[in-house]
Amino acid sequence: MTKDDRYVKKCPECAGINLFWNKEKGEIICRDCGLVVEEKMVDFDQEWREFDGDEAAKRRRAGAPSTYTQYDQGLSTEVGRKADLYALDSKDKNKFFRLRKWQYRISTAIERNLKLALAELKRVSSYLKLPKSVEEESARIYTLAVQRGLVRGRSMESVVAGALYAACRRHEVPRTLDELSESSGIEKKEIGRTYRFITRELGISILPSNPADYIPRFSSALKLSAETQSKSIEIIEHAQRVELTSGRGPTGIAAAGLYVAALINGEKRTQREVADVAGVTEVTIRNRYKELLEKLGLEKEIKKTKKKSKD
DNA sequence: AAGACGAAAGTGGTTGA
DNA sequence: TCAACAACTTTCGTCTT
Repeated sequence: MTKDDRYVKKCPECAGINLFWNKEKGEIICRDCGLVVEEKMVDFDQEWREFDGDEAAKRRRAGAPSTYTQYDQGLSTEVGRKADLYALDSKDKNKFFRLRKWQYRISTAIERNLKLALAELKRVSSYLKLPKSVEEESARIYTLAVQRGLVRGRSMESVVAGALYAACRRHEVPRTLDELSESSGIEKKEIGRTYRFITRELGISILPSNPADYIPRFSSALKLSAETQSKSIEIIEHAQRVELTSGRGPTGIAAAGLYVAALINGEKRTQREVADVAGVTEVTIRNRYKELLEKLGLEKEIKKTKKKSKD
């Protein structure tokens, strides 16, 4: 660690400086690789005060934390235990056994499924280096989906992928369908289908993803400077104001914005390179790029840097 | 020779009758 | 349910650097 590193906070995973402080979740997330750099920034203060033991007992209410990444959320239900049986007559005993059998069948079916699914979810999520908060969220979504019987007729893996995709979008750490497809081994359109299905059925509303959210990741993959990065975000925001973005694929816009910004700052990357990291084709970049030049009048800025580089 | 550009045809998904 | 439609891709030939 050099002397300077102590003062500039960097992501320990990819050494990126693009750290994003999510105040609501009390986390610092690296926007380049998705690593949660710090997640224990919870507010440890109590919101009440206690003056004696009585009040404390009344007001303290926390138990062990419950979590969705454990298949039974750390709490499973069982109908009765052996010891309770002695208190029952034979009629009630039969009833008791029937109930327990059903309880067992229902809960084991769901729990078995959840156990497997959450293992898969963890695998994919760690492969994509997703933050813990996204993993939690997708586990929650998956659990809901199972409880509503939405998994029936669909492969478990595809629902897991769909849940992850939805969670990524909600947390503004978007991954493309391609990336999700690669890490989960599910076809892109299948993921998209289940994603739409479960979000509709569960009534989860998701805003269309913002092109600017992709910039940090793409730009670090292309090793572009911070200035180029912020320039491209500026361009994209401008484009959004002129309604150039609606209906277009967000990755295409992000790619084109980045491409132009790189040109302006004299850090030229080929369309091919940008297209590869963004998962779109050169043609799409060209189309967006053309639109950007026309409507935003960026030609002058590009010419300027061209002249400069000649000198 | 590599990259940028643009035309044309094809694909998968949405929308509206 | 089907056809029209927009966005995006694939492919390929031409122009520019």
